[in-house]
Amino acid sequence: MLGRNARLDLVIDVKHLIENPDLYRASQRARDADESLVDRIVSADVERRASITSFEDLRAQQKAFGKKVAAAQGEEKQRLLAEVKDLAASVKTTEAAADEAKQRLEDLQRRFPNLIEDGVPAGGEDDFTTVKTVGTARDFSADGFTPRDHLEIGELIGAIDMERGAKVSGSRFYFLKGVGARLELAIMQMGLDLALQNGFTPMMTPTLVRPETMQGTGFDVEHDDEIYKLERDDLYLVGTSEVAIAGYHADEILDLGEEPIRYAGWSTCYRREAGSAGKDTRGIIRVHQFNKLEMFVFTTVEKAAEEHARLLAWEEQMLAKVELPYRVIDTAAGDLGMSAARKFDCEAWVPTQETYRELTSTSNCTTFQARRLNIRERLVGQDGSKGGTRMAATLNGTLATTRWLVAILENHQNPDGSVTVPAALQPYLGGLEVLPVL
RNA sequence: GGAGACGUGCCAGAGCGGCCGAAUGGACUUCACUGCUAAUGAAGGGUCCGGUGAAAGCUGGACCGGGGGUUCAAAUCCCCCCGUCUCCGCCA
Repeated sequence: MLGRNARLDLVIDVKHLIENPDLYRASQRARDADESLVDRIVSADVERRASITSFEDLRAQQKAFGKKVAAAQGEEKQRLLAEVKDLAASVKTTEAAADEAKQRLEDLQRRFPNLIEDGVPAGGEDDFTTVKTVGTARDFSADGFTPRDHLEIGELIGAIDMERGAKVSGSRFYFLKGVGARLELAIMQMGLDLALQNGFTPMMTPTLVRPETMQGTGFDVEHDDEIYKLERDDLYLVGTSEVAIAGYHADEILDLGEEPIRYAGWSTCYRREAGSAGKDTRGIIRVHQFNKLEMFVFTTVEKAAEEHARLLAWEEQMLAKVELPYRVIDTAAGDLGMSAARKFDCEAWVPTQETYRELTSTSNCTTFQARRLNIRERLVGQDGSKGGTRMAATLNGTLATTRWLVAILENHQNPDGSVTVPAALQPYLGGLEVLPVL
């Protein structure tokens, strides 16, 4: 049986598993995961502890012996040396066993998805709940014309060039040109200003990262077909600056007592879109390369849920600024992926598709990423004394992406193909009120 | 890309294969002294994982960039990797 302190200080996964195995099983069931994993993790941890104990005992003996050897001389020394050899051998084998046990536990834990937050709807991709719907879809028949899709508009106003994108780089690549390039920068800049007002530190991040960084953030570099890999250099192109920022504080102990640490990462993002052949092939809805402004927060487990609400609120503020009708959905458990405990998406109405499309996404990853990246918080007792460390929590949320162009162009289009610029965005376009047809 | 130097605690900086978790400064904490500050003197400290205790504490193990190896024994010797710096080359 484990000692009292051992139980309290177990790695958070295992600790939770031991205390709440049913909770974990329920979470796993929601994701159709392997239920026996819970029991295997618990027993792997017991094994690990036993093997570490026997290694440490032997090692202590060896050390004591070493002191005698160092002090002894001549024949006495030779005799002791012969005696300690066996001990050294068993130290080696028990150490190897302990390392193996640690590795086994780690591998099992790595396969374990994050615990789902209370209230997350059950089910799969189609089982999300709509938290709210804001604004109403524009009635183009009342305006007396049939809406053009974003690519048609983009070509009319000289904003998007898919054809040459394909010529230069292949399908799903594009050029943003003229007002298109300006609009992209305007949206990003507006998002950055909002982030600054709310205490975020802007970051321009590396877009190539090491495998450990990719893994730590929760992406599987071996099996994830979405990730571009540079074989020669063993580097990976990020699909979001979340990866770089999560890795930024890897192996660090943070002071999270007062305010969360908030970063706004601005980077180009790369996705292979391997599994989506034939899907969203027109225009810039689904492309290999785009820009994203991403909020990323390090905080405590207790504050994570309220920070999640804040991230969502900031995303909604951004959507309000660009005057788009949207809905907020609470993603169902089975559609959450490994790392998120809960995820809210804001989806904007896309007129020509007559449906809502994801524009932002915010996830509460609780301690999932922090565990893999070894990001802890410094605990301080009420009297100010040191209190050890504990896993931190991480969250992320999109503030703007290239995809926003789609919704803005389509929703604010005029009969002649020009586009009215939302008032909040105009200052970022040098006062431009309309993106005119060329 | 070529050549070389280096990576030790909060920082600077020693370190002979065993008495090194690590000298010495500085910073820091506590105490003393001073009307306050400064200065001075004394004492104390690292991180992580365990055991035991109500707690203070006592106690075992790991950690000298990371990973392997040699050895009874590694901060110290060997190999690989990562990183930093200097010079040359190339380059926005």
